[in-house]
Amino acid sequence: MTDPTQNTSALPAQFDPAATEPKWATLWREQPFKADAHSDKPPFTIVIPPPNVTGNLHLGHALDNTLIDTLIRYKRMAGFEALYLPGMDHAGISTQVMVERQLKDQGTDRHALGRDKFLEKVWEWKEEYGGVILDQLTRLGVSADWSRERFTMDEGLSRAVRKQFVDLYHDGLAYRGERMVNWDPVSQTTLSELEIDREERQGKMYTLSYRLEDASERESNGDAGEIRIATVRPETIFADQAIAVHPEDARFRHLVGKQARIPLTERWIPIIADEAVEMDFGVGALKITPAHDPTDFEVGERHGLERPSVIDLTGNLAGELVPAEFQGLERFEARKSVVRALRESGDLLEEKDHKTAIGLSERTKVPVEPIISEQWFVNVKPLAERVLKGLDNGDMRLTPARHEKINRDWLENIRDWNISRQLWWGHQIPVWYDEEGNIYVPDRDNPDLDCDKDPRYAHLNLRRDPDVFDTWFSSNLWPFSTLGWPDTDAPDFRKFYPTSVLVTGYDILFFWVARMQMAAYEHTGQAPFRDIMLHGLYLDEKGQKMSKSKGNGIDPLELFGQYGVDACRFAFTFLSTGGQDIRHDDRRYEQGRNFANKLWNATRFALMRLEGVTLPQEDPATALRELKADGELSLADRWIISRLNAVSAEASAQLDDLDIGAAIRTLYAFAWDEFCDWYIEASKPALETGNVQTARVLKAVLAQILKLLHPFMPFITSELYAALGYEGQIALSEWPRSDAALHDAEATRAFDALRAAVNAARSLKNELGLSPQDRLSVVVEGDLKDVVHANARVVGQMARVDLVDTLEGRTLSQVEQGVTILAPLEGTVDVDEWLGKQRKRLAEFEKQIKQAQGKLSNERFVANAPAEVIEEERRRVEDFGKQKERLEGVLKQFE
RNA sequence: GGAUGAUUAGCUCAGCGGUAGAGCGUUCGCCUUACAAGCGAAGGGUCGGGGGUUCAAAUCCCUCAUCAUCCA
Repeated sequence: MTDPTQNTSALPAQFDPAATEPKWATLWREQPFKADAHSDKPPFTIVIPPPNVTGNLHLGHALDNTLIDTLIRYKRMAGFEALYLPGMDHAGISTQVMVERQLKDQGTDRHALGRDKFLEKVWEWKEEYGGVILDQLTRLGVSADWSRERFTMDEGLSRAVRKQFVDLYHDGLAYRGERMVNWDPVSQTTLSELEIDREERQGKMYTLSYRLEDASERESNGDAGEIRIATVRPETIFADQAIAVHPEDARFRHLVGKQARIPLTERWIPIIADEAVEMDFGVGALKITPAHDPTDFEVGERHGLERPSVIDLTGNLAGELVPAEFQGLERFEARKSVVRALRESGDLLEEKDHKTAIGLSERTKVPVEPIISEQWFVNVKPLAERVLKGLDNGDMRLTPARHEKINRDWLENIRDWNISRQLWWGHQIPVWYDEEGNIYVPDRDNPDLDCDKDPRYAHLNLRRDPDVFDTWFSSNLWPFSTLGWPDTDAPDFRKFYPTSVLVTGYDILFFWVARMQMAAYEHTGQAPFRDIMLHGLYLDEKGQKMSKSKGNGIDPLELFGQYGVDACRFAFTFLSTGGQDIRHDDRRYEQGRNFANKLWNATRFALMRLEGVTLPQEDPATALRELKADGELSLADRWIISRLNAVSAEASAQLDDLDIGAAIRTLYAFAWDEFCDWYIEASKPALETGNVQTARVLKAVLAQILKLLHPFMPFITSELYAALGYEGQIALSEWPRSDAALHDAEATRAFDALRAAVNAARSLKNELGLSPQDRLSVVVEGDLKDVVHANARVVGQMARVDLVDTLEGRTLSQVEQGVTILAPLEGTVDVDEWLGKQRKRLAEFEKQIKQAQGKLSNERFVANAPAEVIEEERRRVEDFGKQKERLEGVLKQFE
């Protein structure tokens, strides 16, 4: 491999990302940034939100990992032992579905293969196709520690999962029970919330009539002998166990305790009162079907109702309560049939359109069926409480802070977590059953010993639970299982845990972040991370979420190819502000590409001017200190050094605040507007005459700018740093720190005057219709006239003007703060138009003066406003006063 | 129904108590020997409506409207 740090050939006129990126990406993957668990530096740790092993890079990943890498690179340069830990999760259901599809193509299936053989196939699949995304992240230029890459099915992480379960079981927090779960009738497994897409669909709300036992009874405003109920699932009436009304609903209160008959059957059910009923939903009364609705299940629990089922695991109507004519019907067919029958029997009183949110299986796209099933659960309430206490204590800081409320709300209303999945790919549950159904779980202090190998149980015929854990039951351990837990003496765990920042999208605050929080407090006794930085979602150009079904996805790899990775990283960071959603906009990528090219050419310029100048091989920060201390520096040199100093302090503070967007904006503006447009231009005269001091400043400031930009745009900055002749990788160089000795307020004031003079002269030349290369003689007046004259060459070259002492005849003038430029009235100027503009300016000056004076004459302002604000207003009256006076003088000659 | 966010220049967005900003687009002028993916000049905004707090509000509070997202 060629060493990219040894690149000294001349640069072409345009930056070509394709010629630069691959060699650095390869270097960073093959010789990764290894974190040292034994170093003296303070740790800074970020674990990657593990992408699915089946996944491909999408813009959300690209954004997320860019933000992570920016923080990591910054902290590494700033002297931290920075660890960016990469890896993937095993994505139970989607991986299994993928391999099963492959088997189907080969004319077989997992049952034919058997469990062990099937798992072998999955591992083969993983080795062959899994982890494409990690190569894509390599292209993104992440500075991850690839020597620490982890996978949730690794041996160590699998032991962690097992330890977690065994502990929860012995603490009484993991239990087996009958609960309502989300069932996918096609893939035949339970699903977690995250595997379900919510979608609003047009459905119907049906009003049904249930006959009352006593024909003289009635609802307060209904017909005699009946109670009306509302439902969206009439096919489940056969499993009804009660009718529920709100306890305070006067329409029904007198009916509570009475019996009603389910239509199409001879079954009688009680009318009960429960606060969960919304009085204004439908007709106010609901049928309660505990086996087929989560809310009804809870109502049933409260009232001790039975929970017979009428829908089987394939989604068909079944069970002894189902009348023969409906037996075996598919659930949606069954709805039609039941509605038809109810219509015929006269029990269907009304049907109207109703929007319902339904859950679709993310993998199979079929509606999820809530069913009751025997599963393993975790009682997460006590775990959630510890997290809430941690939030109270300020253990974790959310950015943006508003998400803390959402975090809390979810933890406060949490339900027990179904952790078992009817899959083969995943961590098999370490539970054994004997022939009587008794449960055996490994001991707390020997969790790795299988019960069927345990001599104590040798006399029993134990059978292992075939199910596996939900993938979240392993990714919730990610911040510490990747660092060696349950071995709490592991060097990585000791050095790098708890982690520093978690960077992820706010959309998985519940699913993943909250689960990590709970697991961390439970198993490690502390918060898993100090900061939680939640960024927005990446939306398409119309502001819609990207999805496969909409087909509006944008492939980051195409963007990489089109604009270059640095340009994309620029766009990601530039667009990410305050956790706001990000709408795709090509123009931001163009801006990034143009900026990269600007940096390229600035360096190209520097290299051309540095050629033939002998400079000491020196560290840029040291060079600037020395130059400042004993150099004879030009005004521009002093100014840019002072500005660099201020900007590095500002950008560092913004990065420390996790305000990455603000940081890149600061640096972008500084590098382009101040360094390129002003400093380089102002330094050209000095560089042309071989001024060594200025050459040193140019090189050192440029190097510092490259360092400041390196976390955001690692490829081009690495390349240019090497091109400038610095040794070693910029990624391992020292972050520019602010240094009071470099501050120079006087230079800032003087250089601002210079800028005002150049601006004014350029503006006048435009007024006069002159082309840029035409020379123009101008007179400088004003308080800072001497500064401008002292830098006559700079002003002369930048604006292409000659400074003279006097001008004959009438003049056009441009009044700026501290400086007025006068130019001879000649050429094609439209005097009236110019006069119009000047009068407008005069009015503006007057307005500003009036405003400031108004404030100053307000007693309450003078009494209440801070001294510097008052001082500022006084200064404004004075400055604008002077400008106004001058402009009036200028205008006088045209009267 | 509850919660959150958004509403600022033609477009996409920063700014979030003390003189309204950026990129792109528009107009005018430039192949000025780093860069036309560039340089220079200019135009463009009663900061969604209404109330309030404050010496001072795009920025804080209330309210309405529109759009979006999440939860039930």
